[in-house]
Amino acid sequence: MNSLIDSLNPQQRAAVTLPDVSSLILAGAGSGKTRVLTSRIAYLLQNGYASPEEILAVTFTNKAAKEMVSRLSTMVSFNTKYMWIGTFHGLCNRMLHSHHEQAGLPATFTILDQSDQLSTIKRLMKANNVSEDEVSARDIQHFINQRKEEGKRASQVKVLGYLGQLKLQVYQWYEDSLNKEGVCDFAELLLRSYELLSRNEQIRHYYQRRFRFILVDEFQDTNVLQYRWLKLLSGIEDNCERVNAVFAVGDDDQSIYAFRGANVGNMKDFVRDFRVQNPIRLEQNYRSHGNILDAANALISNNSERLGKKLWTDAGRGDPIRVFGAVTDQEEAEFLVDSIKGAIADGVDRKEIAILYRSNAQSRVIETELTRRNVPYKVYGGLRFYDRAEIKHTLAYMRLAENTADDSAFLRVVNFPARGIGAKTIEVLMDVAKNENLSLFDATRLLPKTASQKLSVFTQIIEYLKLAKEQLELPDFVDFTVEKSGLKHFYETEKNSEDKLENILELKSAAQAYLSEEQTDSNNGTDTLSPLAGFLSHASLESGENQAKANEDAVQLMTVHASKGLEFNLVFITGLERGLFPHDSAINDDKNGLEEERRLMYVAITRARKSLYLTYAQQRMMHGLTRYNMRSPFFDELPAQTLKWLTPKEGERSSDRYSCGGSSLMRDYQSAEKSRHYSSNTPTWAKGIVTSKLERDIRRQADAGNPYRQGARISHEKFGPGRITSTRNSGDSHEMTVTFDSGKVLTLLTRIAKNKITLM
DNA sequence: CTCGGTCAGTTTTTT
DNA sequence: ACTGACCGAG
Repeated sequence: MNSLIDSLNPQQRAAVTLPDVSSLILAGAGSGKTRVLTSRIAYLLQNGYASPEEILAVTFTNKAAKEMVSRLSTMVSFNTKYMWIGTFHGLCNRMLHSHHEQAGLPATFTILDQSDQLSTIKRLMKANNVSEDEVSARDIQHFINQRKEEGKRASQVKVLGYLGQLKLQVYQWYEDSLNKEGVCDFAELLLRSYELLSRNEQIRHYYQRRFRFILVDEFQDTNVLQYRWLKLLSGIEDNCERVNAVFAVGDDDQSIYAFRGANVGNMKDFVRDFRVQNPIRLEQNYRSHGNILDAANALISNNSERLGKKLWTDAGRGDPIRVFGAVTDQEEAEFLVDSIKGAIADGVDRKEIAILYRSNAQSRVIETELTRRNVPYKVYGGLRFYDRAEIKHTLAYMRLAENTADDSAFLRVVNFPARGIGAKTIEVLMDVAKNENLSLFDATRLLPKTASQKLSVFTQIIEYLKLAKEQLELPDFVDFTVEKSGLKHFYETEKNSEDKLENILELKSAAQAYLSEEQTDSNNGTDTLSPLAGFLSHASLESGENQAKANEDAVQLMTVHASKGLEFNLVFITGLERGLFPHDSAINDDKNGLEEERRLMYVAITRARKSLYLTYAQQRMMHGLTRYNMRSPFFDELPAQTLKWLTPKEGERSSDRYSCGGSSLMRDYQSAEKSRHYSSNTPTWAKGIVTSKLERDIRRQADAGNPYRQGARISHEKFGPGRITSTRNSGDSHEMTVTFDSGKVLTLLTRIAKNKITLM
């Protein structure tokens, strides 16, 4: 049994064997965080300090929760089924189902995802004649979610000014609408669960007595409401004779979700509120080599407001961090693939190679190049299974079978597949529903005959589904829904819909998989839910497996955000340009924005075990125009001795690039040279620019005197005659796309091309 | 009512 | 470049 503890380092061991008090574990990147969390639970169980039902462990992602359960089941023989291990949302959902009556919800309440939430807001704005020109629905969605994350209902919100009033008014309508429909959005799950606990003493005391040990993963990502929820469960505010021990694990340096409400300040508040004596620091890194850690430490030290932590390793210096500055994004992609091919030839596993970027839009050039040169790859974070339109349609039918008052689901599919129910009919229906305070479904009966008849085709379907759900096993019910709704027929006859058809048929397997998973480990509290309700929750809360093919032998592409928690032998951080990483919005933002970008960079660097490459391009196509960027200011925050510039660092002579031998460095140099060959014009005049629509318009006007206009016939000394098919301005450069008579299409920089072309 | 074209907006993302 | 929203013609 002590093997559990013996293999830990002193700090890890101190954390795992802490007595029954609240504690903060500052767990640096790669310091064995998950191991400490699971070992702690195992320790409590094996020594009889806790029984399984006294354990509550909260994570942010389903993936992390699953990981914890599976690791735990290899460590202890206790049944994990009696512990509550899950995401904040999952656990709140579980709690609300158990006490739906006290929480003011119907037993059949359904969950709105973000897009459902947005369309509900849009619908309410339209119904109440609030124009999106005044405030966008997105702004209001943001406003509402922020207020909920502060724990505030519409009646508790104070606002200033006309726009504030307007947003608040929509919040109120929205709140009423959710209540009427019996649905919860994501933030609502938390807020309602919080209110349930705070208002109902009996329920609160029950959970307080039960969960003697509360463990929180990624504590730096908690928002204000989540922290208050934890406080309620701990009993710290109830003057209980004994406060439950909260074991909070987090890393303030890896807080990268402030933009969605995460509050790093919770860590300091936690130390104060729970009177944490000595936070434990896990600073020994078991992942990366010295150069990588030095770079990470140096970078992050530029942030103020840190709790302070310095990673160290005994793994040795390792390779230097290699830097490649490309002229174009295309050249950057070519360099990546050159290097990757070399690494693979040296025996590196493809799945041990990661290409990271700041925003998804950057993946395309890289993907194209990987495809062109036959390197298998996998992109993370694309459209998830349950997010696909056809799946959401099918689920909407199922949601209606469960809860006919779910107006979002109703509107999604009332006329899909098309059954002649248009905007006019819906408008009338919504009016009636509003006046009579009925759900859209119930209001269909009250419409004039013709409209009512059209709608009854739809409501009949739902009535059938309601009967069927009682009589069929879940997978068969899915089949029935797909058939009865007309979706199957629709996708069968619609051309180019083979994939969609396959997906909706796949939903049956998803239901089957869900059921069998439930039988083996019922950890999501689905014991209190019907299979259908459980499956619908599952579909809303676990947006679908992106991980399914994680072990495939392919190069891994993902955003830096998506890479958190992962590690690879070879990592490329790409697009390191001012404006991109750090991103424009953060630069223009206050200091906090830049600090979050820096933490993001810190996360990116610490993903690498053995080798790290940093790349950037001076020139990049984005949103249809070419941008010219300076390299990222982060380069200047990394210690020079950890870096190896494969291309000359501007403003400095790079003579050392020939000096250091080694086969792998030579190859870097060769591929750097090779990639460089593709393009030779370095636009030194280019400056980082910000393009807004207004600026674009102004430039377009200023451009009126330019002879190289769209439609003009020109002749190029090399490519012959052609016509300008489009022109673009970006910054102080002007470019044109020319379709030559030969069929060749080229985009030329006017500044350079004008010496080579003549107007015809 | 439906389809097909035009036009604005575009960080990151989990639940 | 790509997507979702909107508008006018059939």
